Amino acid sequence: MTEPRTRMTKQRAAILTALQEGGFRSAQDWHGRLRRGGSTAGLATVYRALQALAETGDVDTVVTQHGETLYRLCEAGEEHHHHLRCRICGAAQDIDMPSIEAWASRVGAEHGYSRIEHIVELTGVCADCARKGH
Amino acid sequence: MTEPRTRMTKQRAAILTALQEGGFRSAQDWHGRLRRGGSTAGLATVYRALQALAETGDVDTVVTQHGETLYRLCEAGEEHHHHLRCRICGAAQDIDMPSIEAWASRVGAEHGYSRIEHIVELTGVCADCARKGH
DNA sequence: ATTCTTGCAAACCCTTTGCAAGCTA
DNA sequence: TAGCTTGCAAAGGGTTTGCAAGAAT
Repeated sequence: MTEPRTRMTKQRAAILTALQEGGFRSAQDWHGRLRRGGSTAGLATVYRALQALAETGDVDTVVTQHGETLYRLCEAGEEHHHHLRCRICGAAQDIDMPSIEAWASRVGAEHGYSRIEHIVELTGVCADCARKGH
Repeated sequence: MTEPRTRMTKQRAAILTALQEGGFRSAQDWHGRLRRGGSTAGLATVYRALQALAETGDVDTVVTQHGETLYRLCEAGEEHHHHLRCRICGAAQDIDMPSIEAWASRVGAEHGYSRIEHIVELTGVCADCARKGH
């Protein structure tokens, strides 16, 4: 009854392998690497695979300022997270925000809203830039 | 010598006025409001204006999870609040977030960042729109 | 009069989808 | 075999750009 509903194909295997390389990359970027690596996987297939992986939480995603989505294999089953970015040098780092997701849907629900999505952005001046007098 | 190089046109004035309404909205959203409000400004013009304003720092921008860019007039340091907005009808309401401000600066400090700023926006589908089947 | 700005439509870019052929289980 | 998957190409959705007509200075 509880049969798996995803079949392991050459393409998916190749994508999973490529992802191990780590790092946030766009679907087109991953696709390019696959092709260069000999895989014949099509772009649509890569998009579909990354999408599926994102839905199951196996890959993390972020959206660039150009609207491009970047994917990265999710280490240690962590979820969607946010960034703290330096307004001077642009350096960014991941930050923990375990409760935001829950908070967001709770606040939404309290107001009768469903399908809540959130945007959380933290910026500041990093230690280095502050030291340099900014 | 240092003549300004932007001319104040009806369209730009209308856009600036609309922006005063506050809140993060997409270019298409702002454009829709302008049109409904009687302005004849074209979509491209709205995009160009928002882009210019973002470059001069007069408007803030964030990118949604769908890759849509949202723009908001940059109010000079007044006590800001957060929004919960319906993605269907645009209805929006302010929400309370007593702990976020503190959380933001604490997280920033933990990473050695100073002058922390944050943007938190929530979107969802309001009860009315959900009822209408969206 | 000059030069910037507008509006429209076409172009772009990333992403998604329809569909027939190919594979996995 | 049954039905998920694939690849291609076309369609989508947001944003940008070329260009001639229209304003602002």
